[in-house]
Amino acid sequence: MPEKPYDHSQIELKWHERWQDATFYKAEENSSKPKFYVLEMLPYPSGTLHIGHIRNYSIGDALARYKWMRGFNVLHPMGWDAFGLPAENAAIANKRPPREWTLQNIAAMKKTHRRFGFSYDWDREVSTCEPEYYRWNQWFFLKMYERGLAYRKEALLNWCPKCATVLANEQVVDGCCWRHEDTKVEQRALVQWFLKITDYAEQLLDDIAQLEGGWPERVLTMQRNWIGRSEGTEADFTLDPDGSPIRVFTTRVDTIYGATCVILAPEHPLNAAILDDEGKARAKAMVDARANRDPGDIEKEGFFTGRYAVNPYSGEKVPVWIGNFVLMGYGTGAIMAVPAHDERDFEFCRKYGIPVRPVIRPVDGVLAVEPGMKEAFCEYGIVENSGEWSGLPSEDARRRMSALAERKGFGKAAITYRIKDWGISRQRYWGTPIPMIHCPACGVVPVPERDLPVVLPEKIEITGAGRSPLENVPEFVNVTCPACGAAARRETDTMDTFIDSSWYFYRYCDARNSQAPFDPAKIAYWFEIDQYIGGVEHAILHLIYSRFFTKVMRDLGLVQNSEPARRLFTQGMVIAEGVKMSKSKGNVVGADMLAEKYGADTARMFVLFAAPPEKEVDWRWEGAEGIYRFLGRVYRFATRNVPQEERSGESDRKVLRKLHQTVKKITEDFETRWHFNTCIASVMELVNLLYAEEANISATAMREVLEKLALLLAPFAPYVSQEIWEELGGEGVLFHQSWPAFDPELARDDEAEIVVQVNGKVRSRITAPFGTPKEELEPRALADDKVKPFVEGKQVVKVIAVPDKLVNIVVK
RNA sequence: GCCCGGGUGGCGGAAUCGGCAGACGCACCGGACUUAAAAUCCGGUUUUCCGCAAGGAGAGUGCGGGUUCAAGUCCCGCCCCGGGCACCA
Repeated sequence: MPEKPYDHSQIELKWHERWQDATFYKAEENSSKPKFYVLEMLPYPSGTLHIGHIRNYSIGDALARYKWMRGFNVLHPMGWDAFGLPAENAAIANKRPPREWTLQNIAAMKKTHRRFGFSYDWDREVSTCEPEYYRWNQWFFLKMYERGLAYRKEALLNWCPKCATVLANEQVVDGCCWRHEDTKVEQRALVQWFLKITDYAEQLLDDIAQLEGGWPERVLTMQRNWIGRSEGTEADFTLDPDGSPIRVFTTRVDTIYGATCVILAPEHPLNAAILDDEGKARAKAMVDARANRDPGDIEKEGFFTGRYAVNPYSGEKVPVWIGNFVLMGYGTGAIMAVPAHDERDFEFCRKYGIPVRPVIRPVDGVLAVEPGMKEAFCEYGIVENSGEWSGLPSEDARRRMSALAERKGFGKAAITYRIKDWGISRQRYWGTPIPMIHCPACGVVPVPERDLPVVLPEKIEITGAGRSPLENVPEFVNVTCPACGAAARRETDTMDTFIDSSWYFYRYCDARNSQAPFDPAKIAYWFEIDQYIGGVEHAILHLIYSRFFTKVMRDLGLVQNSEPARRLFTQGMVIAEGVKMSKSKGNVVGADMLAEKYGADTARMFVLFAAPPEKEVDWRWEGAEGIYRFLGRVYRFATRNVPQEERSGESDRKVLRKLHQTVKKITEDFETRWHFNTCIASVMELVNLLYAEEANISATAMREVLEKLALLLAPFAPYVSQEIWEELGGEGVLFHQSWPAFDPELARDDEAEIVVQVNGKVRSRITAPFGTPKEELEPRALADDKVKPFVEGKQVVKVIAVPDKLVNIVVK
């Protein structure tokens, strides 16, 4: 049969149309098969899919198809992270409602999705900007409020002038806004809503142990650092002469006899009482200077308050300073400075001539001598010059001194976390309204559950200036108090959009439920997510919030799992010809453009071929051409060889061996490390061999090879492999076939090739049956013609033989 | 500064457990087919030296040491690149 040319657009269009309304990607509700939940992070509907998305989805899709072929009941959903600022900014720029803009973008992106043939169960599609979805954000918020996990407080908050809203700590990168890397965040005092993620800090940290092995170590480390657990002691110094306490937090209470001053943060509440007007002005200047500090270090500065405080252990009186490097937001906002044993304190005290007093000596050394110390000694050691504690190792002193503080009532052992509560109020329109009402009589009153959802008004003018645009919508703002019926005002802030993405993967399990966020029974079946796939940039934002939500939901009795995802895979970035893709550089490789030029199969396969999925990949158009050529080679070969006239079959053994080796390799990779680049390379090797041996393959062998070839390519290039399947006379949807099995006997080479080295250099190769013992290999190697010249006239010192691998002859 | 990754041909990358470095692809060169080109198919391509050639010898995985019969892979010390954290008491 003559070969057919590879017309990718015709093939892809044909199957695209046939699959349009097909239902075979649907997850089954009541299945006897084992379940597999594979999930890619949901995209923001910016309007276009780019090559980075395609990479993410190609990895997930390959896995989903493989799992289907392995007989799993696969859940593979997709949705839209549809709330957020870009829609609002677009609305201001184009005078179009955010909703309209968003829906249009979703439609466009979904079209591209379908063009690529990703295997999503679109019946479960979730769009977070729909009231059917965000009402459950509100519902969760109310549940958290009931449990005291949602609360309101005034705090200094990160304000991005470009976003015109506050940001959570997680959304501040190097002092700048996560979306505007050139825009420094300002500190503003505002009253806003917080979620008490700190209540779960310990669990978030402890449960990382469950994720070991399934999540990248890098992500876990970042989370550990972000949570920042620190074990230490809180102790009260007392202000002289009135005795009011200054509480400090330290991890090194064993060094407290070396404390030579107490330093307060410039915004410490006590400052109001102890500073004169000049001091207050200086403190304020420090706070302001820090607000627009450069990322990086600023010079340590401070001044003496004129007051003294008493060390609760030694009874010593030390000066009280204000220092710009002491953070109000961490610990107690006050520290004891022990310059001899802390680098920062050392730097500060040297600068201002405050005494340095060593009290810890190295375990196998002597106490440092002052004056003359060049740097702080920060390690554990033996406590010296510290009254009754002298002679104790640091670890013991820490424990016993904490216990004393507790007993005497001037302090306690304490654990401090770096993570702070999650500020979720946003002074913007396009987000979930916070379901709260402010009543002049009753105070803050939650919207009753029966009144949910609090729907975002549609007709609204958005200017982007100042307060939430919702404030200008009287019919939204003006309500009656659910408690007393008096006139009241609705909360006009909306929720951080990270709330939306904190639980969307639960909604996929029961996406159309109008009575509850989901049916817990369905969650019990599908969870945990077996494989989550996304970018590493979410390592501490989305991924820590999601873990928090899951734990809260578990405590609400809604889910049984403590963690959302058993395994996480973070794929590498896609860059274009050596440079990072960005809109401003105009080098963004769009998905439609790709599909246009080479077809979806080629685009998907190239992005998997170019590098292992966890690594950065460099998109080069010439490289994509290589894959296009390869798919053409496969297609033409298949079409011209089926049905096939009888041929000798003398190469059957060779070809089938390669085939089974390839099946083995790819199967193992899917189960372990996902190096699809080498999987694809191995199929290329197989095809190269097929070309070389084409005339000598029997009809039966050819059929087996072609069928399995189509199956092997199905996860990576679903269109063309389906077309080949049909050409072969195959029935039904390709990825509903079983994944090909390999025969280990067939996959094995007949004989082992054994490398013969002399002094570690390869001199010859011999073949021997597998399992030939070294006793037989050695003489054969020594007798080899190519080896002899290197051995003759020399003394054979020793011979190392590794069966099935090599013989190394050491001569002198 | 601290903690992770990483450094292999002209390029992307392979070598999964210490055992043949450079699979596979790109680019390039040559050949076949063609009036010609494209497409396609076949072959070559780390490098130095010896040789007309077939072939042979040596070097080589960022740099310097080490362990080992054997090191891209393990150990020690550096250099460079990428990422994360960075006054967290």
